[in-house]
This record gives sequence, C-alpha cells and structure tokens, in this order.
Amino acid sequence: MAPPTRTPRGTWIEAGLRALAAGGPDAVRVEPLATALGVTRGGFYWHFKDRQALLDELLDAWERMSTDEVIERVENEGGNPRDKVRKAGALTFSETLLPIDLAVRDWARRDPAVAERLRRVDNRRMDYARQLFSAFCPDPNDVEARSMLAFSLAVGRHFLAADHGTLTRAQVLDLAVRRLLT
Amino acid sequence: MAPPTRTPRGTWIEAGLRALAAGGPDAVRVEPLATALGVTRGGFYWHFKDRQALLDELLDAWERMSTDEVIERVENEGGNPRDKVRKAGALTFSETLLPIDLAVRDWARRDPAVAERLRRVDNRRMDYARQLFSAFCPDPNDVEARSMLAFSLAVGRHFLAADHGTLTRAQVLDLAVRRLLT
DNA sequence: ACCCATCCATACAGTTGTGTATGGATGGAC
DNA sequence: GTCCATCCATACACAACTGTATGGATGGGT
Repeated sequence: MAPPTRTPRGTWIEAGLRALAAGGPDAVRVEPLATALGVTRGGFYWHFKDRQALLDELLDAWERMSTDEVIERVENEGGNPRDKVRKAGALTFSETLLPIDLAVRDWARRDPAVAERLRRVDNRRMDYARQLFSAFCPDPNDVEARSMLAFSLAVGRHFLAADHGTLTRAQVLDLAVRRLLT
Repeated sequence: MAPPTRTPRGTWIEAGLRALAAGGPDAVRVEPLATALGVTRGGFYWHFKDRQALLDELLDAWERMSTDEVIERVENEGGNPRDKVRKAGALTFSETLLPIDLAVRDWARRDPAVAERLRRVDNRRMDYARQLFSAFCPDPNDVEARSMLAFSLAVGRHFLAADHGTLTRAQVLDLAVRRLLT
C-alpha cells in the first residue's frame, strides 16, 4: 500500500528549505517551488492544506535539525569542553544549516509564532553552551556573559560586513574566540 | 515657484523606511504605501522612476543617518572612551534606527549592492570602535577582537531569543559589556 | 488483470501588485 | 485673474501568485 510516491512530502520540504535559506519566508512560494521541482502545483495541495502549512513544517524540520542532532554529534565525538564549544559552533552554523537559521532569525522579528520557536531552540543551545563554559569557569555570571558573547559572535558575524585591515575575518574570529575561552 | 507639495518625496521615503523596518524590503510596496498615506499611486511615479528607485533612496537615507549623525553626536557629548563606546552603541541601535538596520543586514545577505553599502557603513563604525578601544587597550589584536565582539553583541543580541534564568537580558548584556571594557 | 491509493496537469476565479498614460485638481507667483 | 509647476485620481494592460475543482495517469498489491 505504498506506491513509490513520485514527489512526496519530503521533496516539497527540502525545496522549501532551500527557498527559505536563499530568500527568506517571502521567497517560499508554491508556484516557483513546483517549477523548480519540474511539476505543477497540482500535487502540492494534496500534501499540504495551504502555503502556511508548508511554512509550519519548514520550521518543524529546522527545529529538529538544529538542536538534538548537533548536540548528539558533539557529545559523540568527545573532547574537552573548550573543543566542544568550537565544535558545537561549527555544526550549528554549518554550510547548510546557517542560511536557514539566519532566515528564521529575521523572520522571528515579525512573526510571534516563529519567535516562540526560536526561543525554544536558542534556550536549548544556550543551556548547552552554559554547561560547556561552566566546566572551566567557576563564576556563573561570567559563564552567562561568555555564553552570550559566544552566541552573539556566532550569529552576529554573518550580519556584519566590516573589514579588518591586515587581518582576515577568520583571524579576528580566532582572536575573539580565544578571548572567550581563556 | 514652489507650490507647497502635498505629498513630497520625503513623505514617500519616511513611509518606505517604516515599511522596511516593519517587514523588510519585500514589504516596501508602492500600492500599500500609497494607501497608508491616504493617496493613490498616482503621485509616486511622478517622484520616482519605479519601486527600485525608492529602495535605493531608502538605503541612501539609512546610510546617512547611521554613520555621520551618530559619530557627530557622540563626539559632541564628550566623555571618556569607555563611555563613548556605550553611547555610540546606544545611538547606533536606537529605537528608530535599529529595526531599519536589522532589515538592511538581512537584505544584504541576498543583494550584493546592499551588501556593498553595508560594508561601507560597518567599516566606518568599526573604525570608530577601534579608535575608542585603542584608547585603553594597547594590543592591536586585542582591540580588533574586542571591537568585533562588541559589534557582534550589539547586532546579534537582537537576533537571539534565549532566556537567562534568574538574570534579565539587560543584566547579561551589562556583564558582557563589562567583560569587553575591562 | 484489476484496483486503488497516490500523485499530477489543467482550467478557473480571485487577489495583489507593477508600470504607463492621461486628464484633471490645487494653489502660490506674477 | 491667469499661469504653471506640482501633485493626484483613474483606467488600462500585464504579471505573478493563491486556492479549488476535476479528471486523469501511474504503478505496486492482490
């Protein structure tokens, strides 16, 4: 009872995530998505009630990908807390996840429902960051300050366009991270 | 030879900036703007070639407001460098300028022309930050790291949704800023 | 061979926006 | 009182997208 589903739900979600990453929620439109997939909108409304239903599922997918999976992978690879901080940052803001994450952050500024989801995700991430910083940093207030700075740097750097004279962006990031991990 | 211009250029720009702040560039649409101003699009195309021309002028206005004006005001008020850092941050990301600034940052991720403008603005701001940090911080590398962290915090905090347990967001920001100014 | 859940194409009605063309309306300058 | 630059309303042609309705097509299960 499972005919092999030529363009199943998942295909629409993947395409939706690509569109979201590239152009924000306003770019997630049914007609262009169908064109990109080489079909018409015919099947879309069989899978989803309407466009909003797809947007909701995109957020579901993002929420799943960017918490449990990342933490699980970091914990499996092991290492000391300082390495874990770096690793968690690298995974959370990886090539594929990052643009979606940034799009969701801007989206959350205008949509309370999205803001609530982002709050859940960020709280899980911050909890994890606090846990890692606590391992080599006794003062809880300092842990909080470092966690906030680290998270701000991880997100904020993608919204900053400044140059750094003779230094490269990577070098400056390294300097900044060292400052937080000392 | 200057009949008092019922809905002059500036009115459209102000309305455009409000729309940009509230909903990003996709929300800057001629028809809704006209409705909000209580007129039809009739006059719009007398002032502007097309929608893109308005978007360009919005960026011009933002660029002017968020560099010269801020630096000028900070320098006029005086104070020591540490106070100036705080003051510049407060002005740059004030109630009215902030939402526009954040919208432009997200916009810049998809539009190279916008990215170029943002680069100019951020470079001016970073130069000023470097100058201020240098006043009490001898190591150029450390100045760069602190500037980057401060700027990331100023921008990134508005894209983060995490809670902070018993602390308020304001308290955490204060802890983080102290860390950077010590 | 047939059935049926799954998926798709097509056509239609409706909405919202863009840009152009054109004929006013308004009100200070003279 | 007239003139003229300035601004506005209206109408039109067009484009892109949404959501619904309907009639297939496809292909594994039996």
